[in-house]
Amino acid sequence: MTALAAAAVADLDIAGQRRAQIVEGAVRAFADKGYFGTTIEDIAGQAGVSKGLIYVYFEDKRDVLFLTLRFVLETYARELPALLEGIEGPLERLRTALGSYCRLIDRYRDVTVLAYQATTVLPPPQRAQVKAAESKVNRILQGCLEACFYSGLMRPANLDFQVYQYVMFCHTWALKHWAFGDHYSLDDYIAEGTALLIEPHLTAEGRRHWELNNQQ
Amino acid sequence: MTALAAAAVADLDIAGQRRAQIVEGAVRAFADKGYFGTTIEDIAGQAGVSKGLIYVYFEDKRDVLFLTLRFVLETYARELPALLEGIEGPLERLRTALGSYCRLIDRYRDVTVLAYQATTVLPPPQRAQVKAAESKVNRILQGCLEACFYSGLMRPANLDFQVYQYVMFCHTWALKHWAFGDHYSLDDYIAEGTALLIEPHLTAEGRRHWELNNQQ
Amino acid sequence: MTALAAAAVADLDIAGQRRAQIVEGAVRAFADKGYFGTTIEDIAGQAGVSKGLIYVYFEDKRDVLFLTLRFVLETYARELPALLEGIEGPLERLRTALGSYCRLIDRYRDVTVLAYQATTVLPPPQRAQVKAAESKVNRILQGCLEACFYSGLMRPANLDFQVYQYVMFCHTWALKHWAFGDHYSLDDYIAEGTALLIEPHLTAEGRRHWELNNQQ
Amino acid sequence: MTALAAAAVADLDIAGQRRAQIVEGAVRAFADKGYFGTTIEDIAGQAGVSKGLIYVYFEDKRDVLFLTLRFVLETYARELPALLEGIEGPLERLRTALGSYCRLIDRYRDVTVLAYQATTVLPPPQRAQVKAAESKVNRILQGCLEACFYSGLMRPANLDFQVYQYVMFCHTWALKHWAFGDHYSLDDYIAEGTALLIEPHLTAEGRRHWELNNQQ
DNA sequence: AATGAATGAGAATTCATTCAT
DNA sequence: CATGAATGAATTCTCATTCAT
Repeated sequence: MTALAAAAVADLDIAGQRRAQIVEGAVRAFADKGYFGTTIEDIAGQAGVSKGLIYVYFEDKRDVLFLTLRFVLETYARELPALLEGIEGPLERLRTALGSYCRLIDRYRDVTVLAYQATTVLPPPQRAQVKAAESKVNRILQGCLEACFYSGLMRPANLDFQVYQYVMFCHTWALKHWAFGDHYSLDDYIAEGTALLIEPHLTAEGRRHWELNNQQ
Repeated sequence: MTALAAAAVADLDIAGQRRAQIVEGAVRAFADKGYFGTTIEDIAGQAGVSKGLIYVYFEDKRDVLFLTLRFVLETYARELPALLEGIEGPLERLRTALGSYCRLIDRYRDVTVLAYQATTVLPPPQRAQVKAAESKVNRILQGCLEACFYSGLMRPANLDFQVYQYVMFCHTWALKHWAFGDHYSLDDYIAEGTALLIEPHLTAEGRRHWELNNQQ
Repeated sequence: MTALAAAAVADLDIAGQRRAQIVEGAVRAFADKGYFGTTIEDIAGQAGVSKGLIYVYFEDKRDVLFLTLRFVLETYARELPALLEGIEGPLERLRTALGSYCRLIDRYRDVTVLAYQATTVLPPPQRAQVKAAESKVNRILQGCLEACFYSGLMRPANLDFQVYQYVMFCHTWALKHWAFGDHYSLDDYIAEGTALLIEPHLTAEGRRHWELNNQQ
Repeated sequence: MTALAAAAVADLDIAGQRRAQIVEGAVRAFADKGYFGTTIEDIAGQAGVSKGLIYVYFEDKRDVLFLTLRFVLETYARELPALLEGIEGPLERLRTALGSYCRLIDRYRDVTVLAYQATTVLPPPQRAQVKAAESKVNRILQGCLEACFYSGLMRPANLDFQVYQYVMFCHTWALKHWAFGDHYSLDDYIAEGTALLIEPHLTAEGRRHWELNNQQ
């Protein structure tokens, strides 16, 4: 590798680091005051950089939003599979997926709400990308559910709809936190959701498996 | 009625009419561009009045938002019971409630999304009122579901959670319209939701009733 | 007098009454919040009439200001001579004039300040009228002082300047009320002013008269 | 001095310079149209900066007023002692103080009027500061007058009142410039004021000193 | 690369004034 | 005469964005 190439890589790295640093600041700032209540200065302050620097690494404020949303959605898409790794059994995978997604959302609760609040300001191509990133996460759950159907552990139903039930259940932890947060812990929330969203759909076979696993 | 009293009533009427007219304009304007993208001038334009008049009938822009949200939530709370009137049988009432709520939301789809986007800008007391108005709607569904539990037609479960499943299912028609709107008609959406959210929870008794009604 | 003429007079009278009523309201409103802080609605409220009526009897807001200032200055110009009536002796007349002017100003303290605050918004011809009205009041004091000079009771000095000393002393009761109001009663203020502004200028003859009068 | 400290000083300097530049613009703008007739844009124009910059260095329009008034009052409080420096003899100091204050006021005639017009819009703490700054100037005159009393050159009288006579005499040059400006030069004004406000209060001793100095 | 001073377009809000009733 | 609903010009203030250093 030539010195120039090394420098280029280093530059990219530095650029990447800076971008990450700013996105982290944006996550905090947006979480605090929402997209419209946050100023570029707020983001700069939270990121520990100057206002001007943001415009070196981002097009404009919407671009910061876009990359913030993408960052969180990519985190979901990256970590959810990681958390499923090594888990065997379709039912066990589905229940883990549901719980893990809730836990991930809890980590970025405010940004998840942000996606509902501010996606509209994104230009169509970027809005499409956010939707695609969200769909990618959904497809992980979809895979788990499909496996349950396929293996005869759950009664087949409209896959899309049921997946969305699961997705919205997880999002609801963020969206309606004011309604649940005070009365239920995250663990309770997940437990109740599991009971409501998975159990009723088990086949006889599925129920046997379920009870076996719950005994452990 | 004295002339004075008549004038007072007329005044109230004019004020009420104007307020309604402006809220209607706001519904259109907010639907178009969201709360933050809408200017007072947009609202005035959509309502067919001047900028200044809005400040005669509303405190400020947030107040317009507040009354717009309240108007829609009150419409839900008023019409949902009306649509349930005369319907007998807990299951039939529950299914009607679910479908009717979806249809109502379809009518004010964008304002329903607005509630998720902009409620944060409301001052706490008004935010509380919006939540209360939303809860009031939820309680209608809750009553229907409770009756199904009580009459032994559905297997009892955590009432709060199951109600929220229903509520979020209806809201999802607005929130994720981009994902469903193209592939499903509203009727399909409701039918699929009914199949997914009610049927799996029926008792044997409930299933009999269900099939009887579906044959009609 | 024909019926028509009677009606015209009555009209004028009604008009005059209305104008007076509104000016009274304006005095209160301006005193409360100053010219720029007062809205036409405030004036209407204080006067107990509708906003629209003000524009029947006045050109615009500045015109209300103009007539308010003129009203107060005319009150001064009318009442000061009345209060001097029957008072004999140049010194006694001068001291009475000084004290009475202070008392009059105390009655319309805030409007007196208003003259200093807002005269600038008047169009030149009306500003000139206000100045003229003020000068008319000053000339009353001037006459008293001149008589003291002429009769040899006070040592002659620059008449204009000394009159302005007297005028400003009276105005200062309004302008610097925050500095004096708490420490001196109006009576004290007048007594101290008399001691400072008249006594040192007395001739030997004047002093004799002064002491005679003070003994009474 | 470290580079950082140097930068900090430079920053302060730039900020200080800008603030001064804007206050200078405000002095001109307010002098032209008064506080209420002046828009932020006017001030920006007079200062040669953009509208937005004013809000970087000042809270709001009232804050510009406050700092403008404070600037002028501080100028008075700074320059008046400087002009008295080296002047010996209580009487000579008093007469110099009176004349110098008039001359200073002449320099900022319109801002002096501004203080009478617009102080009311300041929030109480800032209004108090303006009063305090004014009192500080008054105390300089007070010291001079007190020395004259103490040294037996002037007949003692109510100190507060006599000081206020002097202060108001100086302010009157600004407040009633329409009445004096055309007929008297500033020098005449001062000379007449001296004759009226100091001479009559001299003791025999004082009069001897006075004549000695006037012969020079 | 990084800063932060400077800009100015844009928005909310106020209120004098008009005018139909 | 009297009202008060309606208007819109004018103003303050914010903040995304630029750019010289």
